[in-house]
Amino acid sequence: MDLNGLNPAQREAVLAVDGPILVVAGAGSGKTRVLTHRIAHLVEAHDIFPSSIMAITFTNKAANEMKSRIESLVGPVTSQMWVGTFHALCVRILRRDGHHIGYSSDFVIYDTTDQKALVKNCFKALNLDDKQTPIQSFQYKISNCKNDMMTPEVYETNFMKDPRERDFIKLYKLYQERLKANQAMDFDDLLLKTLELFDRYPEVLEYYRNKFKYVHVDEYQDTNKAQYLFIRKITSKYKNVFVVGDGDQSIYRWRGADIRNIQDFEKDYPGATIIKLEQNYRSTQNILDLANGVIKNNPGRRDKNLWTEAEAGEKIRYYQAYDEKDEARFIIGQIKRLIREEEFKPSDCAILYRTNVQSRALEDVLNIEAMPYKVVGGLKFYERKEIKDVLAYMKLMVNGADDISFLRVINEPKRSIGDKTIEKLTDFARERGLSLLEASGRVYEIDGISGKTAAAMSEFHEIIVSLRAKIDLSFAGEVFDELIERTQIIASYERERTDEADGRIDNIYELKTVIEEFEKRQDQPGIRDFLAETTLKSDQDSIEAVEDGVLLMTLHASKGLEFPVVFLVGLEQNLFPSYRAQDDEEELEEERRLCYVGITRAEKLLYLTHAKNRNHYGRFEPRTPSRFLGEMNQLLIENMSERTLASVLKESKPKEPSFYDIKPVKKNPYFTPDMGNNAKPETVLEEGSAFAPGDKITHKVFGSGMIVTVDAKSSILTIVFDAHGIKKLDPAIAQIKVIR
DNA sequence: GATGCTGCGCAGAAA
DNA sequence: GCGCAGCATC
Repeated sequence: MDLNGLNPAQREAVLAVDGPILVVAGAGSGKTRVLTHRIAHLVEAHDIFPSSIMAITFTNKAANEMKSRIESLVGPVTSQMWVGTFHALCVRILRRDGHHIGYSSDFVIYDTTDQKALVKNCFKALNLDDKQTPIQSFQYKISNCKNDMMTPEVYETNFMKDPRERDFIKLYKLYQERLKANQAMDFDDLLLKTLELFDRYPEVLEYYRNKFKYVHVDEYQDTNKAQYLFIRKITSKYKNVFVVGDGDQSIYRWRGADIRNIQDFEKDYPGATIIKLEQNYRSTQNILDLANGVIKNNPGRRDKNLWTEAEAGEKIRYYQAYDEKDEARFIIGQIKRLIREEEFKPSDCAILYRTNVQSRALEDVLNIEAMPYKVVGGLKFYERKEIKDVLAYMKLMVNGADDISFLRVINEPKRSIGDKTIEKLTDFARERGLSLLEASGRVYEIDGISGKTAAAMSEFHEIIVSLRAKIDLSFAGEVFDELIERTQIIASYERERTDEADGRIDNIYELKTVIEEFEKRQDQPGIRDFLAETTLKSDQDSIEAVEDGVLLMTLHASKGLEFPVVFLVGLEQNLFPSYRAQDDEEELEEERRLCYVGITRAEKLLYLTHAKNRNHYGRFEPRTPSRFLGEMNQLLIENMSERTLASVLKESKPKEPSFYDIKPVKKNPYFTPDMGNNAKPETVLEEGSAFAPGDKITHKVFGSGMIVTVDAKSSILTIVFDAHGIKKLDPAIAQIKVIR
């Protein structure tokens, strides 16, 4: 294989074969190149079986790209490698071995909507008040728990003494029971159940850790505790684990990513080789200097400085807008100018924002100017109601135990089956331990359901059961046609005769095309694999490069991508950085990394904009410029608005946050993620430390409370005050007395 | 049981 | 300024 195209650091990484290896890969330093060449090198130079190679990514898009790049190096043997996302690889393992822990290979995956429906379902069953506790908060809490390996049992052991946690414990338990009963897993379960399988059936783990002699992980800084453990276990035999990542691009703390996984790699894998890739092949020096200047403000990071052989390039362009409309007009005006006067296409330009709502003003102007564009994310095809309905029908066909899908479609299209009927059906099913689908087949035994309603339900049952029998015998397209025909889904939309309904019909036909294409592409096509694939699709996966249009997306969605021209917009306090970072240093650091990610997406031109005023909840509010603008090297910046950044910043110096401004931290105070059985310690108490979690204390202003956590490094205390909620306080400053 | 209207709460990023 | 949930009405 030709290694001449690689720089020395890249070559070193490619040639390192055995043992744990961490490649610290700065933005644009060619990490995918290193990963693919390394894998090809294993096969070609070391005769490693392709089937003993695993490569894990975070998006399907990244996985597909990696697969095709490896394939161009080593050919069709690539198909024997396991290349995919954590979720997809876990599905593969669970389909094969999930039966050990009570899951049929036909289990379905619940997306966030299904998950919400199930949580709601459990709320009802437990008679919980959804006005007091929003359903969504429990949904998030379950996911957070799972990300940190906190099962209902572990959670209960830790928090059963706290009366405020009782409802949640009950709900979490029931939720887990029902998932199992429905033969369903949520996103997080895919990992947790795989780990449970490995724990309870060592022979299963033995099989996989023998099989995968070389394991690769992309974007290692984004791994959460469960993913970390998955990697540890599967590499525990050969310890040939090759991870690539960049702590400065860790932006998924909110979904459980733990930056310590990459920071502590050497500790976790003694004798690890560390290789740094610092040469950047993407951006101009000015762009890199700006990015380096911002990220330097984060303490405690691995030192790393991106450099390039490219020229300094254009200066960074700055514009202060009057409001979000003015901001949008400026941006689209610039794009038009770039297309007219320079050699750029609309698709060379990306507009990156912090929150999805910011796309609206931009879209308005893009529409007015008739500029083609594409919003990444937003309302996705698979989130549309009609698509979800059809998919729910298919899930139910595959897995009759799936009560959530049953409830979704039993009255869709309308069959005159309402709440009362559902209640009777549910009671009947529960008494006899049946699934709702099974119960619907015995509808004539149920008291109180008769006539038209009973007939409709019986027919529904018959449709599902007869289609299920055909799944393995017919082409998916045929089954699909029959499903549409017999359920009258399209027919009922046709009767509506509205543009909206016509759109839905088009979408359903589009779904049929997608299924047929899937069927052609697979060796052993199956509806259940199609369902898994669609559920696990990400926003990034849907980005198509074919169309020529301006791309609009959140900063999060932009990670891993690059564009000749980048507009980084809405650089305002409490928007970017988010208001949630106001009094939370760690959050702020994450926002700063996000800023770093945004800047380093740009190849040639970078624009920074913010508005003096912005509509928020329909109210016109004055805004102050982002502190990140203040952290940038002004010498790199060129002014395009009335006033220079320097003069704007001088005027709006952010005031020092006062001690009493500290807001309650939103996180669950009782939530100490390190209490899971396999966890690494997060808060190590120093010897003789005056404070420990659980201590009762008093504070001059906030009164009495209890210490929840003690940060090992900063010794900052998280305290729940009886009357003031949760605060983070530094005992070196605040006067805190322990009551013993 | 279906449909249409009102008002509340909201919008942080997602596989 | 919008979407969804809940309620009133047919």
